[in-house]
Amino acid sequence: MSDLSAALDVVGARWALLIVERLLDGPQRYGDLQRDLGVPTNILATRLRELEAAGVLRRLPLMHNTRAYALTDRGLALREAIVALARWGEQEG
Amino acid sequence: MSDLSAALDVVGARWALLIVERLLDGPQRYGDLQRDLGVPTNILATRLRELEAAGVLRRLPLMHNTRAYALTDRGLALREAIVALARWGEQEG
DNA sequence: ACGCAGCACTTGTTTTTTGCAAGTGTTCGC
DNA sequence: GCGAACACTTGCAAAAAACAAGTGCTGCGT
Repeated sequence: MSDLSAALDVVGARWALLIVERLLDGPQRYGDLQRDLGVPTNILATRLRELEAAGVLRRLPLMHNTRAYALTDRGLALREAIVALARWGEQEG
Repeated sequence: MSDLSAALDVVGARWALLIVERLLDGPQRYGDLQRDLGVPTNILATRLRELEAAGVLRRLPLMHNTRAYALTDRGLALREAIVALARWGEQEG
């Protein structure tokens, strides 16, 4: 299995990179991600679980029953790949 | 819709980036892609059609009933993003 | 102290995508 | 003119994603 397919096994699922991109701006709460991205709530819950298990992000307990999702170092390391893809997408095709 | 999601609309489907990565080494025939990547043949046919429609690659007629798939300039421009993702995947998680 | 609103999800159900297996048409070398 | 290779297509099952509705907390206002 190539390095690329190893990466795609972690962040290749639908919405995964968009979630990580959103977290590059700093920790976000569940409801913020949901509203900003328009991702279905069950998919969001699944992705956050997978990305946490993969060590890309972690839950931060906030006050009372709220928490935030923040990128780990491994998650932050995706910045270059995300920027490169976004720049590619920005060129009209 | 963000630049990133525009990019993912084109190359976010399963196998798409792996196909493009393989073509970064030069034009390849259908059967080569199939054998090298292990991608199901109907998915390969679908992706090649989509990527051609998106201007990422083009069909080159070869001799008799064979043809090759080659990246366009737009397809080649994905190299940086693919390299960045592959480097990320290569770091152990 | 009771109802209501917000947060972070879960639980069905339907639709879409993917994967597997087998088959089709064309061309070429023998 | 026959078998094999190439480039696909077709039909069907399994998996993933999307849609809709509901659940369990907490905290605030009255």
